[in-house]
Amino acid sequence: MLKLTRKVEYSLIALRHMQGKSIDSISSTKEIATHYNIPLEILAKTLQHMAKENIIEAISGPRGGYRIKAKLKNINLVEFFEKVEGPLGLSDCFYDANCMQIKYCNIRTPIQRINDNMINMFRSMSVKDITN
Amino acid sequence: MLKLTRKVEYSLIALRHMQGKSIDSISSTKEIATHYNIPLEILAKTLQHMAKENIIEAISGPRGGYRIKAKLKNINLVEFFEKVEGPLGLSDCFYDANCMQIKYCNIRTPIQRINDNMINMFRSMSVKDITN
DNA sequence: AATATATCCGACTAAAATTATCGGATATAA
DNA sequence: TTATATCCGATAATTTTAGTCGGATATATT
Repeated sequence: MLKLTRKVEYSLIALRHMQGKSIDSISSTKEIATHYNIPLEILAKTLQHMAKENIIEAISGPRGGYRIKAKLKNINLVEFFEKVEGPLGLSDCFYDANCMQIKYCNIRTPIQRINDNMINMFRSMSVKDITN
Repeated sequence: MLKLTRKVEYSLIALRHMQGKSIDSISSTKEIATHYNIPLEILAKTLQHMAKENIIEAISGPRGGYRIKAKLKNINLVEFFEKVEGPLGLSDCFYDANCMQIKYCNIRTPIQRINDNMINMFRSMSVKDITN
């Protein structure tokens, strides 16, 4: 429990890789996949997803690939995680009320407090803090 | 991602339930399961596990059940999560080096920083903070 | 002593989430 | 025209989490 998914990890690895090169330089999926030992197809999806979210932009055709589009400094980790993985929360009940226990649950409020702490911590860091 | 497991949630629900009663009072698995709409057998395992970890103690026989044994104030959330669920960490590589990427990984250190923040936050809260 | 009710515990099954693969389309530089 | 790249839906495999089953032991009550 309390783990990042590979999708998030691969996204961060790719961003950091691109961040380390000159601003206009293009990185292909294959280049990143082989460099970091990541399954090509998975990384491809991950990068496509980030492109849709306007974090990076795609250049197609041969010698194509991706480069960073957004200001990573302006994307905090909550925004980033939610763009890549969807809603965030220690328990589903914080974004989806469909829980059998909810009516009798005696720990919702206390867990909400921990949840808030966690969210605040992630909100206080930008993607650039990670990729720099 | 970043979710608590049911096992942790059920444990906290049970502890809070017991905490709300007088100190010597005994709660049976069935009592808690029906009250909070939790599958009996799962809760049974969860409680047995906590008993093994000396968080609660078991009284067997009819009119048996469990009651709190440890000082919940002295158990922080990292200890608690690890007793109930095992090792904690945003990525496996923080407690298990068996990762194909680790040799080339470019995000281990930055993620370690987030991880440390998270651990510190959990360490600063006791189980009693939740169950009170 | 018999009975009913509780914990105890290993083996197993099911469901859900995550991770990975496949097939074929479109775009474009050389 | 060709080779190399992104694009994208469908599906398969794997891992993790959740839940079930069967039968054992312990003990208060009658």
